Amino acid sequence: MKQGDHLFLVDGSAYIFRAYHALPPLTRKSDGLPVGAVSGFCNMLWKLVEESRDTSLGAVPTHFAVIFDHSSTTFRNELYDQYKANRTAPPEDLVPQFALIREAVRAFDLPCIEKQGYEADDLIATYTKEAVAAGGAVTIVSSDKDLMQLVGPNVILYDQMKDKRLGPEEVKEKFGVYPDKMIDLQALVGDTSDNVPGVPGIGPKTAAQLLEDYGDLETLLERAGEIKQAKRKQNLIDFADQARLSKRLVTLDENTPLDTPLADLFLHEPDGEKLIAFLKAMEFTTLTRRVAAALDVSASDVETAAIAVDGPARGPDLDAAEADPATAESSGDGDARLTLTPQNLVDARRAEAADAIFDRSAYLTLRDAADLEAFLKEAEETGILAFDTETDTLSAMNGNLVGVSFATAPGRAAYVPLAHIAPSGEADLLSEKSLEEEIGPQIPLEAALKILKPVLEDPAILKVGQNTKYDYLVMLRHDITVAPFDDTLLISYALDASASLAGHGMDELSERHLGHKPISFKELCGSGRNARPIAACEIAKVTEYAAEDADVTLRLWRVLKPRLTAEGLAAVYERLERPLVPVLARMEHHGIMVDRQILSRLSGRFAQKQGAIEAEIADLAGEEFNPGSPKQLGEILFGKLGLPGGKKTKSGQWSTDVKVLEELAAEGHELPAKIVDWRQLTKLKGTYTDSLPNHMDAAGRIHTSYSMASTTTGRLSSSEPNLQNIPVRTEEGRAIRTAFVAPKGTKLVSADYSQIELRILAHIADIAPLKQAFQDGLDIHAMTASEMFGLPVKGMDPMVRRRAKAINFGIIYGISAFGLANQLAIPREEAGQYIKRYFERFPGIRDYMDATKAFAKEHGYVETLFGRRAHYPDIRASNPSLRAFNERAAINAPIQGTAADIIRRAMIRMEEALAETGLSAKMLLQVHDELVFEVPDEEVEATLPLVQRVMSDAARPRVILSVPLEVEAKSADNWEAAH
DNA sequence: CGCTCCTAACC
DNA sequence: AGGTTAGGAGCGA
Repeated sequence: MKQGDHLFLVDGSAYIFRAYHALPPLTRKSDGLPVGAVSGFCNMLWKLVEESRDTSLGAVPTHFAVIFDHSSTTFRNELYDQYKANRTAPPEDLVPQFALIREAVRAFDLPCIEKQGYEADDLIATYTKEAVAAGGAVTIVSSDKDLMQLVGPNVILYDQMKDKRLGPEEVKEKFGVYPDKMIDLQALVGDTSDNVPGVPGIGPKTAAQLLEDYGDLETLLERAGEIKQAKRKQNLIDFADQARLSKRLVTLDENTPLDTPLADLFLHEPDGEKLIAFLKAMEFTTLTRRVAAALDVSASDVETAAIAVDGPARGPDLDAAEADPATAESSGDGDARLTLTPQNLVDARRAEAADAIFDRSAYLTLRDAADLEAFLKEAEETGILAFDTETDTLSAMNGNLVGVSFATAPGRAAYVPLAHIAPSGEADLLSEKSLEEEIGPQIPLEAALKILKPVLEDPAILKVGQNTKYDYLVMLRHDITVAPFDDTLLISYALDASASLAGHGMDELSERHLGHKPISFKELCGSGRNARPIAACEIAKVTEYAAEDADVTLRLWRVLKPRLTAEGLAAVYERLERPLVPVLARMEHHGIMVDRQILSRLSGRFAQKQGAIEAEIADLAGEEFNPGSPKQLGEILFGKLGLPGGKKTKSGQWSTDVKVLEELAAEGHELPAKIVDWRQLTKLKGTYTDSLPNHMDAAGRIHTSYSMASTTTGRLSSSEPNLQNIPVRTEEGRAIRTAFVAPKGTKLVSADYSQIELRILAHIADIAPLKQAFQDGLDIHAMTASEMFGLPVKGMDPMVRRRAKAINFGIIYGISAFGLANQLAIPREEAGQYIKRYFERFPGIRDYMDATKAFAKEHGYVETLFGRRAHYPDIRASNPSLRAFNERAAINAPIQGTAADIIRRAMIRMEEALAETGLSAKMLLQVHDELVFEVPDEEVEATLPLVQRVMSDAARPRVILSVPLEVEAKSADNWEAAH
């Protein structure tokens, strides 16, 4: 080894586990031998060898070795008998693969290094030290943080799967310290997976900070007495020896005796025939082909190698007992024999669902046009087609169609693969032809869409989906408008929206109504690091998963749909839920334009201010700490500085929310005031100015996703990103809204209901003075104050008005003295007095509240003016605080929910009203009581009054409110100015 | 990596 | 005090 040489060290043991977990568990050779990990390992190793052969990458190895752990006990166990004591035995089907993997390394003609009593990491450390001493460079192929201590000017860590290279700067960025401090950091933090104890209460952030302040572990432990936070100080004193022990455990041994000298790791060309012989024996057809091509060896000329390892370890018998055919026969249609009342139908369908049998092996995979057409013909006869789209990401706006599944009757379901790729995920490496050889034929996407379009748009075929907005949007992007349709998610939501019942996702609904647990997406594609795109999953597996989803959807529809009529909720579903789907899909599709420059300027400005405040904070605190850690902040404020007014949160920590901080600030403490400012800036920067650009598409637009079934009350919610919580309260926050813009030649129009919930309360509770005030267009909060305190509205003290306003909101939220006191920062007794006075002045409110509670207790739900139900089963709970919470929510729901229903009606009508008037405004956003449109300049004038009218009249004719609904609408170049 | 806790943005 | 979603810290597997 000499200057300019480059040593590659592969952490083989870590590789094995990554390969094992990254691959589907049941990959077996034809004789039953489990080889999933071997396959993954070989693929990774080959990729590495191939990359190394590519001189354009710069880091061409001259030396190469794969290093393994040899045994479980090492010198560390003598230091600490608990070291790695919580490690469980490797999975049963992995054990026989260890020997095969070592065999694989030899087949690659690479040195395979291991040593009794030492971990792979120690060998890596030793080789690294020697190579660097000889003037060479080292690339350690691993992502294990235990190896970070080895990183240096000539040593990098290479995480192959994430394609990340870590040098000293990257280590510093990741852990907050340079590699030379990694050992100290690990000694403080510990490691649960290796059972290295560390010091309790110290995580990576705190450890990095401490090392920054005190230099190194020993100094820190010696000077622990100077630490300000009482608990941390005590832990560092009490656990000093434990930290020292931890340090010895995590320090790698650079002086491992080496059986294979560094010079012997010299890399030479792999022996193609030897490697191919091994790969053929393993039955890795794709990799064999790939390696043969790269090394220019004809695979068919090579004899399969004889692999000598322990006999195949067969898993449990995979053939489960088959379903009893007699039971399957009995699932005929029971409906016809009954007198068809709505309830009879519900009962019959429920019985049918209870008997449901799912046979995944009966699902079809449709791989050519004729099969697809034949299957869809069945839908023409039944008039019903459940369908589900599979896409490569979970967002309907970005995901590409990978396949579609259909069901025409319970148990009769099929999957249509459209854009699957090879399981290795490397689509481009294979020609179209070899892809087909590997995964079988697929109907070309365009041809399939041509067949699907007339069916999905056929007015005589009802399409049934679960969360149809998703599929509707995916199809909309392919110029298909799905109609007519039903949505099991929305049917379930109309029937069972509930505060305590879980959600309306398909897996939950299936378990709840069909007693069947479908294959989960995670089971199919894995999660986290092991996640694979659905397009790269085995088509047979995807067929089981996707066809089952269509099958489940169809069966859910059969159970749930009849309930709508039987329970009187058909109007809610048909008027407030289903018609909103296309409207929201188009809004999401359109998106809103955002000015990237404005956001980036704001980010810069916020960063600068943030930095300045951080310095002041450190100064005031007398030490560096992470102001973003409520834990650390609490210890500084109430521990170190001993400030008064400390409250504890549920889990016993110091509470440091704005309220607490502002009280302290009001007493003249500077630090809490700075924290409040810092938090605001951090929030605005982190949640908005920094992250919104990540959601922009190439055209500069952001497409949120609305959920129609996430709330109990009927409100929508918005996510990825949430555009319903863009700042508006503070000046700095509002600046963010200026980044939401209208393209040239258009304006943004914002229209919002004024005081809609209070108006609805006045109507529902029938409060004459409130109604009168709204009819007269008075200042409602001032009027409330005037009624309560007998003061004239003219010249009213703003403080008094503010209190009345808080009470008005409190009423909507199902007021409690505790809550009001909290809001106004007044004693609970005083708040109670206010409430009492309010009820005396407006007795109708108390009557309404009592009546609502009584109704909810009797029925278990409450209703909006439009018949939407929100269930609160826990209103009957014996736990008083749980019950009270549900009472308040039940009081709020009809008010919030009615407002939600009204704006839904406005949205559903809006597009047609605009079209009728010849206007081309596009609805972009909904923020609970506000709609935002994009309008051509010349149409603004005509659009404003139309939008106002549609919104104001939205309750009619179903509900005639006794108060007017006022709508304020404005236009401007950006959202801030239009709002 | 995934979960809980805490905090904060909106109506 | 009613209804939400998002991000960071810390912990445990």
